[in-house]
Amino acid sequence: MGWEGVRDEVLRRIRGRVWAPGDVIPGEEALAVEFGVARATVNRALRDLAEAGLLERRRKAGTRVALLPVRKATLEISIIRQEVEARGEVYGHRVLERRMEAVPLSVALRMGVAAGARLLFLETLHLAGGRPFAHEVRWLNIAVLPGGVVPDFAAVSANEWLVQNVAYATGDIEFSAELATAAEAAALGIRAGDPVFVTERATWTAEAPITFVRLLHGPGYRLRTMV
Amino acid sequence: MGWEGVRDEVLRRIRGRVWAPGDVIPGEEALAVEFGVARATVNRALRDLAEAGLLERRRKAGTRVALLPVRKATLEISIIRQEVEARGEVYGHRVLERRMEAVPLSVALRMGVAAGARLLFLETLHLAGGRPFAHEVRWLNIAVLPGGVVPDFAAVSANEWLVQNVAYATGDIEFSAELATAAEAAALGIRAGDPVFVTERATWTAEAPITFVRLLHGPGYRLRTMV
DNA sequence: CAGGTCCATATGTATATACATAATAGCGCC
DNA sequence: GGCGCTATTATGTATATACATATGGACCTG
Repeated sequence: MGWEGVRDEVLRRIRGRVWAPGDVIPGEEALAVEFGVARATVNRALRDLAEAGLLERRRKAGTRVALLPVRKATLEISIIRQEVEARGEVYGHRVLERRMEAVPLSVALRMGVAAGARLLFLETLHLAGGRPFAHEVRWLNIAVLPGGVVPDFAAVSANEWLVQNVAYATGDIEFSAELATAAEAAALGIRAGDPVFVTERATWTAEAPITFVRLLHGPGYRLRTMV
Repeated sequence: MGWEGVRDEVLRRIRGRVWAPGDVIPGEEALAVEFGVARATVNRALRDLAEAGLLERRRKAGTRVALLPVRKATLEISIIRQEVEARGEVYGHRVLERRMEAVPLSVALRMGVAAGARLLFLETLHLAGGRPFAHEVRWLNIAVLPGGVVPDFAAVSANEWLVQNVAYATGDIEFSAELATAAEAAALGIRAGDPVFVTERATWTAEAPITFVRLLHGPGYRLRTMV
């Protein structure tokens, strides 16, 4: 039995309530003897389950079955082109606006730049099969671009270009529901007042903010994942 | 240098473009020699980065820096009580409806039960500080409840009760934006036509469907995570 | 009894070694 | 050239061993 076998058996016992939530399960050494494997193998298996949130491990205290297992849903944040192509549609994008502009306060706070700082403002429409798929508004700190060159993002979307050219360290994402403004509705080909699924994302390198994006998906869009 | 040190150094080289996207990086053995650690330690570090999506590893082919690193955002799906209490507010909930009912077709398809199957229908309002926080509509397959006992969910929400009493194997989650219907708006204390953030979740044991939940959060709600 | 100290203990990490496995690159054959 | 087999090779896993580290609980002290 390999470490996956051990993991599956432990999982089976948790699911089968052989070890109920809150219970301390046998130590690694004991399980290693029982399963006839090395302790390192048991360790690998239990570590995996702990990362998944099903077990809680503490030195000396031992391993216990999580009382309230925190389900961890992993969203794969792919670039929009991949997302569109995964649906079997042809991707395209159009840059609607591209100019230097002072950031509004809300964005400045979110990015951690000085209020009124002048960043590159981009407004883009992502297309799937020629039809509007998502509306993007982005502020970009051109200081972090390698070589100081600012692409026009006509050929490759800012989204994809940044992923490939600027390695980032951290970021956060927020999802919310809003109503489309008239301008947004016009861009997306929907009606003003239709619900839009909003994704807001800010990213930083270790030293400086990179970009803040606000992405709007029209009615019918669903963000989906397995648990 | 421990495995975390190796991971950090490799990460530094990826971020610093010492190893650019697409590049094959040195093998484990070579890195082990360079860093003065055992191969197993390098393996642990690289495996960690591969799980994070920054490296792609294939036997024989070696390890390369991901061309399009798929950012994996991990959403922690906690029970609603925890979410409310994490905001420093007092949690409460009210069961609005509770009856056996034939599932609508959309739910039947989503859960994988026969169309028209009779399941327990629950409508619940989750409160934060006495104010509506989320509106929940749930269909529950009582056949999977241990002992065949059906709680009234007045003391403990179905959400929390199921987490603690029915271990599940798989599930999926979908997020979307919709407009509140008149009934939903009334329950949540918002206006009809306000945007609502919708979370739909279906869960299964290995053998049978457990539940399907549709959760509505009013304007202002944001689902947030770090990347 | 409150509080601090110390020890036993379970997990965490590191190591050398060995073998398993997948997949490529090259060889040989037709 | 094209096809299929094989040898090679990097990663994947397993093992015994050793030591590190956190920490719960016993014990001691005021």
